[in-house]
Amino acid sequence: MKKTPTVYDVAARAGVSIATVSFTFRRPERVRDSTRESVRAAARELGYVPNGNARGLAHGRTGALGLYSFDYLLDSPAPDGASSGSVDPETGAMIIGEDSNDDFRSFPLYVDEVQRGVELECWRQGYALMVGGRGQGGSEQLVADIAGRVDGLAVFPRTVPYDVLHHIARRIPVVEISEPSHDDRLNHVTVNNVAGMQALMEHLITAHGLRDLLFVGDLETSDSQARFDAFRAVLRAASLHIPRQPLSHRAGTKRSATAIVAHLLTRQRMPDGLVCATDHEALAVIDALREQGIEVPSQVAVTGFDGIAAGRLARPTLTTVRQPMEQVGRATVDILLDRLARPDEAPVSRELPVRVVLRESCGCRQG
Amino acid sequence: MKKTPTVYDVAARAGVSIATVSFTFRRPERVRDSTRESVRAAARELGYVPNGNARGLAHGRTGALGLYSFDYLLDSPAPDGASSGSVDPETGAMIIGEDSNDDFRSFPLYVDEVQRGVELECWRQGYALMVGGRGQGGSEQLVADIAGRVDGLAVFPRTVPYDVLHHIARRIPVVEISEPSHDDRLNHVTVNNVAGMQALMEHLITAHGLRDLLFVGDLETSDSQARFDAFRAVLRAASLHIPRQPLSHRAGTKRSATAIVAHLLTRQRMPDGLVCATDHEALAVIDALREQGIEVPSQVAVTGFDGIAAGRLARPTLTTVRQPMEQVGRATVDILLDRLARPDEAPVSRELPVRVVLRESCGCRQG
DNA sequence: GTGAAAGCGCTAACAA
DNA sequence: TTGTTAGCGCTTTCAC
Repeated sequence: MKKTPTVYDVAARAGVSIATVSFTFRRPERVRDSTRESVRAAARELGYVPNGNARGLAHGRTGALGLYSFDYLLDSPAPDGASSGSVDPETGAMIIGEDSNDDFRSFPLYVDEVQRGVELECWRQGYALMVGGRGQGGSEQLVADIAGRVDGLAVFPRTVPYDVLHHIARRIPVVEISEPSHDDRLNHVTVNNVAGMQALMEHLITAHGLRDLLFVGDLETSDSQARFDAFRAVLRAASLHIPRQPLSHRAGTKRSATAIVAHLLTRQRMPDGLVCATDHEALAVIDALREQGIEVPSQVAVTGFDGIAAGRLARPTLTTVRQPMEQVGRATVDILLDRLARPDEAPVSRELPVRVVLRESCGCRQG
Repeated sequence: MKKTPTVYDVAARAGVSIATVSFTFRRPERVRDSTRESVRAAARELGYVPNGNARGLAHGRTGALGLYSFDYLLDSPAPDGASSGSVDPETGAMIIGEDSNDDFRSFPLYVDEVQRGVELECWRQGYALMVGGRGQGGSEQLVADIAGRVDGLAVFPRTVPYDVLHHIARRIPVVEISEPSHDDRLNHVTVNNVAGMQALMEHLITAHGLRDLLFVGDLETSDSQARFDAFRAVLRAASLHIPRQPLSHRAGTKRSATAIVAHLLTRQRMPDGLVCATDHEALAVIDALREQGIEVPSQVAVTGFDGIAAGRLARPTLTTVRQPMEQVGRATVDILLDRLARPDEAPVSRELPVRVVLRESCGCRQG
């Protein structure tokens, strides 16, 4: 590859000025047919592709939004190929008799579905999306990199330090997903955790008659915190016993789920139900319970929150509160574009509704 | 938002030159401690975020790769919220007794899982990823836009016209995913369709004794074509009847699946098995069969190809050939970065292995 | 260790 | 309709 052709090259070749070349691409109708054709021909022959950086620089806008994400994988399963199976000697294709659902535990997760919504809405609006994330050891540098090349930025909670975020927010609109407003310069999109938890709890208490309920989850995110608060509020209203602390479930790892179950076994009796802060945690708990021979839901009910795909595949299927993840993503883009259209408006917060999805793990029959 | 601060502002505020500001960010070690601090302070106070476009322009590289995708949704289900369910009057949360697996039919699909691989590998390597795609009516313009702002581009097959692709390939390395090399200037990542189909067919013929096999699928992609060719080759080798044409299944839509089943009903008897070009098509066919009261696999076996998530959720679970989608994505990035490292090397093609996944729809017991 | 200055490739007035 | 001419904000020699 030799030096990439520029407007100058095209202009020279077509025998026009660079402005005409630029016009030919941006405002074709304002150029005479003949010149337009010769410019296009020159561009074609030269293999000219307008440099987006230069355009963005000159024009002031990039036509792209940014999303900073996070690789939430924790106890992630081995990737393709590491699993067992016999290799067909003839073809080299692997034949396996069964496969686990493990991959589903890691994809798609909450972030993936939200991201999908962001993408779809970006494309619909003619924007490109620049996504970045912390890989293993990935530099935090990347956020700033992205922030510098987009018109607006969305971030998942706890992926970027607040000082950095506020810094960026002075330059472009920023939406913090799934984190309520804390009186800052950021925009927010959240879901109604309280209503979801209330409805779920009401179902557990009313329909299944559960009384001794425990909450499982770390309280590291405000979603989890909000859910725990709502959990306690419902118990209080129902005059039931209110656990002071959640059973801490560090990031939904297998190890911590095992510890929780071990702890439960020290109690007089199993609780009636375990209300988990997230599906991810719920699934890990169910696994750990099964390992101890405790059956869900007959011996103890378990519920999740979020509505990730894995919950539908699990056995028993997981009762949960589903967030409208795609809509969360779309709303995020909406807000960003809106802020872009009229800057120096105050930041906004949008809250989306959730819905309870009853499946097997709460004691309902078929999911 | 007032004018965004630039190097000049920071330089002025810190009482240094712009070169020093730049150095402070790129080569902190080459700047005296005191100046470094004052520059950083100025940057902080001003809310300075380096403009990525300007950087890319001056520096020549963007540190981002591009992925052009496609919204493959066809008979897509209504998005969240349109489904039935009763609203809890108290909380506004929806309570529903059951939920379908429809969402899974549209996400994650093949492209989504490959994209995930691309993302993960990009991040691991410290690159950002710019994704674009044709939304409904989305401009094809977007490809060029993206191509102009990244160091390398990956595209899914049939998303971008070849003249455009070759044009772009003169400027930056391009990987065409899932399309074998056709003697062009593009790089390619494919999977071993032939071996996969052979192994699958051998299973159907040997283990289940199926003889009268039909192929379902349009032949619009080279993946499908390769699978059909391999399908025929196996039948030939086994001296079985070879259908000349596939049962054309336009893009796996419900309508065309229905038409296929209607066609099958005109035959003397059901075939033993339907080998489908993709999972997506297989699932639609199974649905259509069920609607006519034909049971899979007892009355007719059905197999897919790809290994998308929905195949595991379907009833019966879908026997298929799984592509290592994440690996396809990672390999794509690998190639791109490699081409970047040494340009003017010849384009490469990489083929990845597949594996057969036996589940219920072929007649095997538990999936 | 720091500054001056020349671009990087394109857009958008403003002229012609 | 087309050309001239400033920048857009940053990187990077090359002097000092």
